[in-house]
Amino acid sequence: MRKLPRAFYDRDTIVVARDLLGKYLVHESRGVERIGRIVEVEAYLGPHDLAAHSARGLTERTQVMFGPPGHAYVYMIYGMYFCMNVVTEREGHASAVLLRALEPVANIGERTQGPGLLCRAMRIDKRLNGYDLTGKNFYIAAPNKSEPVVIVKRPRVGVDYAGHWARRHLRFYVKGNPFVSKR
DNA sequence: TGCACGATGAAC
DNA sequence: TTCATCGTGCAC
Repeated sequence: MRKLPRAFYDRDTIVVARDLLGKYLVHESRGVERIGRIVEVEAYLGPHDLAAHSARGLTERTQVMFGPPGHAYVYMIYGMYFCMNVVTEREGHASAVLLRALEPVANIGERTQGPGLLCRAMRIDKRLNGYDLTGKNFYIAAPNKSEPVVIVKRPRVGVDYAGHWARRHLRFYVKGNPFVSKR
């Protein structure tokens, strides 16, 4: 596998989102290396995107989104789940890609369809917020062999409050993959 | 200092 | 459609 370099993340957020499909998310914790193939993502385009957390400006929670690309933005949602994003584009742009579903590859014993379940199965929690994904133990890599994927575009999930931004097709998933979340 | 609510998931 | 469960953001 080839670990993705910072330059991968320092590009247009929609391009990064689509390009993340088929890549491998890797997390080693307590001596266990868990690997999942990314099959569903959503793009959040920055402070002007009313569905993005960064739309409310720089806060303690969202500071990682405003930071340099290639870092993990992990936050708690509904008091019981975590969601993981990868920060994209230049520092200050405050855009990110939410990882919504994985296809299990190695050492995953729980369901991974949906952002909350994905984090639970991969043992991702808030301790990893701000983690540099170009480092060790927690990163994204391109597999040695990857099948070309057909990408489906849909509106994002759970952002109906965001006006016209809610209608944009910024959710991307691998067509026909059984691990894509049901919505 | 208080409180409404959410980029969810599961049960009913 | 309802509920579990709590950190965040903003009102007061």
